[in-house]
Amino acid sequence: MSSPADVLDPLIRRAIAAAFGPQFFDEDPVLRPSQFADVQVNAALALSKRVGQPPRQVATQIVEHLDLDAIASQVNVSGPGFINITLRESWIAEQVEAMAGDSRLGVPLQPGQRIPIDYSAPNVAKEMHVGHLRTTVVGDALARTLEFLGHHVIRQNHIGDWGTPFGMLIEYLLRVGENSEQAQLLETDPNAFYQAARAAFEADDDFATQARARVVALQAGDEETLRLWQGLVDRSKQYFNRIYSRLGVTLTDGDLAGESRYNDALPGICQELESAGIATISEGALCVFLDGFTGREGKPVPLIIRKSDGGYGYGTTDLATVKYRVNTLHADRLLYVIGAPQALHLAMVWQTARNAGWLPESIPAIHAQIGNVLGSDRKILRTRSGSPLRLMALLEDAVASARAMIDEARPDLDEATRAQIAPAVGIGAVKYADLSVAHDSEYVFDLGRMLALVGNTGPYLQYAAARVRSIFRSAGLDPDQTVGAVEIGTPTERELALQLLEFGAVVTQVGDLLEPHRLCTYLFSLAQAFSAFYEQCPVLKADPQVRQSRLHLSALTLRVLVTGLDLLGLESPEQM
RNA sequence: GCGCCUGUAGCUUAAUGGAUAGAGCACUUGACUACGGAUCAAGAGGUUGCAGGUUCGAGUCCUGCCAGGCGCGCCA
Repeated sequence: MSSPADVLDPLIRRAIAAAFGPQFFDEDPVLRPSQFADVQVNAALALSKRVGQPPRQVATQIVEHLDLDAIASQVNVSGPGFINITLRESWIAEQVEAMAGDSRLGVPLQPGQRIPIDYSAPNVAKEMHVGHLRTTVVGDALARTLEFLGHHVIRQNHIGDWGTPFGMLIEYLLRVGENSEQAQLLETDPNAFYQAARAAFEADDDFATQARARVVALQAGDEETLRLWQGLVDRSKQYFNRIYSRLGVTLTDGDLAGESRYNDALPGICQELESAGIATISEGALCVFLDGFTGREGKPVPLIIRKSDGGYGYGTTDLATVKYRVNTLHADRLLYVIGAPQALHLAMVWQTARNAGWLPESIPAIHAQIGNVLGSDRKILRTRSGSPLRLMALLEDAVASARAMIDEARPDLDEATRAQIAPAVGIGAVKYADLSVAHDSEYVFDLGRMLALVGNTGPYLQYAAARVRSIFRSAGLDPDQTVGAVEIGTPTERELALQLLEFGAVVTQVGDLLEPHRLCTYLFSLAQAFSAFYEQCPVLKADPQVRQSRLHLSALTLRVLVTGLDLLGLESPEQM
């Protein structure tokens, strides 16, 4: 049930050790996929110089010490010294059967770590934009995958619920009335509320003065002010939850850990850093200066932890998250799924935490960088510079175009069924678009790309799964009750089987590298292999033994597709 | 100026230092009396920004250029 490379790896190591000495056992035998065989071993080329023999001769010696009769039908040395291994169909079939008998589909369980994962992090009283969409979708896929691998994932939605804008927002809420239609915008169109507040702030000096006073009252813990603030946050939660629910994201109110949560810890953090000599006053602000962080004209770059007016910035709050996650959540590893431009800031926060002894070297802190989403002008898409793209509207567009597709393709389905499929497919397309490219790459936002339903898209994978289900439905069979031997009779079945066997290795790699796009790439090629199989290998019309084997392959494909899609956060509709 | 990131087919992109750089979209051709055509089979499309270097082997590592982006003290 392991991938062929995982099975071969120790065997190759042993052969190399037998041929050239035990010291080589721990070296990477360099197994790679190959266009000439099923697995290619490249160790001989690297070993050549070390053992003082030409690469082909090294390869030949490795092969001589290798007994793969049960596994491989062909092992030969090729080119400058590649070892090409062709697997036996019987062995592939056995591996597929073993995988089908494994509830984890060949994905090894890892020693469970406690991993707080910081993602999504929208701001109160602001529209979520496509940048938030990306960190939300990628973070959620990582959370699901790490959980499946056996880790204890602790979701941390670090919402922006504190800071100077809240004076303005609270005053504006008072002006329009807490139960007014204007206030209702917080749940439906938060940007409209924010911008109206902003306009009042800029146009009306008295209002601006009141807003500033309100910030002071908020920070002083004034009861009425806190009540109003809570109202803003609660309204925004409604908005976030509508988006999350529409997206099918696993975040709940229980995962909220916004900036305000750390408010009480901030003075202590400053005090501790200052008395430890890590932070010093500079130009009126309390700053941490770190070795190796220099900016303009070689001047050291500060991490400002207390502003000259006595207020705190996000550096201090982020330090508090480190302390909280290490001490209270008992993290083994810290994971931040946030924008790439924050890389320097995060590096400084972590270095400060390490210097202060808050973040031991044994606990890695990892920044899964989310690349900028650009507008058609190749500039970062900013909510304030025009492009008032509303996320909810984008999601509704996606559902609507999926609905149009279904209405055209499946007029035979009843209204309720079509209404159920549309969100799964439309939202799946949007999420897959964000997941299928490397998370740190920038991309130009393209609505058409997000809504696309053909090609390397979520709907293609969902469609493949639906076609498997259709086979079982028309035969009146339950895919979960499929038993019997697997036989590899054609190259198409062989290719499908080999694809299936890679699932465990791919999921493991996604967890190790924190790169969901690798799962997308894998599932797409699996779906392609199944589509070819579907065209070329009739299942239900085949002779009983072949039929059973093909049902088996189909059922396993379905399980892998559904499981893989679920790890990405995509649904798998029964029909579409 | 300093630091970080990016540059792959017309477009969107993949690739643990491994053989002929792999897909999708768009384009061309073919396959529906179908286990479901949101599909499949095939074709065309590349000096991986440029120039050196390291290596048996470089899209990948190093150096220098070119182009673009981001960051570089009190917004978060």
